[in-house]
Amino acid sequence: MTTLLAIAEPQATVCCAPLTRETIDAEQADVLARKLKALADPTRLRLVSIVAASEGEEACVCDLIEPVGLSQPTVSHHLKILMEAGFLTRSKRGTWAYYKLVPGALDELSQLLEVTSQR
Amino acid sequence: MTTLLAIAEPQATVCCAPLTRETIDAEQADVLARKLKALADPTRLRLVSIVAASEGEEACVCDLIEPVGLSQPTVSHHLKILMEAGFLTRSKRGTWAYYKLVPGALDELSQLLEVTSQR
DNA sequence: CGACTTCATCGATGTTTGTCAATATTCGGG
DNA sequence: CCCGAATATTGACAAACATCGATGAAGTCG
Repeated sequence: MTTLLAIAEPQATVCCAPLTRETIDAEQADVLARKLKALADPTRLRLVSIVAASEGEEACVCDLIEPVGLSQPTVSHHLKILMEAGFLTRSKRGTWAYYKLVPGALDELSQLLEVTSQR
Repeated sequence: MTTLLAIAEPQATVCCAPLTRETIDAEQADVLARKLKALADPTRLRLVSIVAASEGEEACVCDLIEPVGLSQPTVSHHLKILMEAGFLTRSKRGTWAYYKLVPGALDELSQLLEVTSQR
């Protein structure tokens, strides 16, 4: 449950509209921003997209390097960021590292954006 | 209609899985990343949130400075970024500048994330 | 064991970004 | 017409970031 509560604080009469008070506080904004920032990169979006389109929503690093056209260290770096943000998980099988979509992670973020807008 | 088409390209046999081909191309990833990047900042999220919670989904700059606790130029800067990304519009009335939510802009982004995940 | 493969980490580098103070701009009122 | 108020723009600067080459770590196979 990630309810976005409205904070009621008695406030002085400012210039124009008596605005309905703030929706998300600084801490919630921080958490959301961190997740969004992890996705807000073309390369990482493509990585997520490729993984999502792979069978089992899973792919190994070797399959990801060539499509995005960047160096292997750079790809690993992006995958780590996506993992830390909770969008991917890693499982090592033999020499290969398989990255898998966390079920519902993207959808959860998607819903948060809706809620943020529709109150 | 922002359909995310699957690009079929004949490819050599790579190491592991015969992955279903790439979902979004570099250009689409760029566009999406630009929008996400505009939202991927705690201050900007709060600004959007406050505007969304205001009556008429509209607020003037003077109402936004104090809640986020940053300087006026910084707030204006963030608002400009949100405008250029298509999340807000600006209408000047007298000395005041009113920023208003673009209807459906957040929801559109929200849906894009869903589609990206669910194919 | 030793060579090879796959991936992660490290160090360096150029670019982008968030922030502010100072200044410019635009508008309303006396 | 000039002054003050509300915003936008500019310039500067430190922090964060994307990228790469080199190296390290872990596993495989001969």
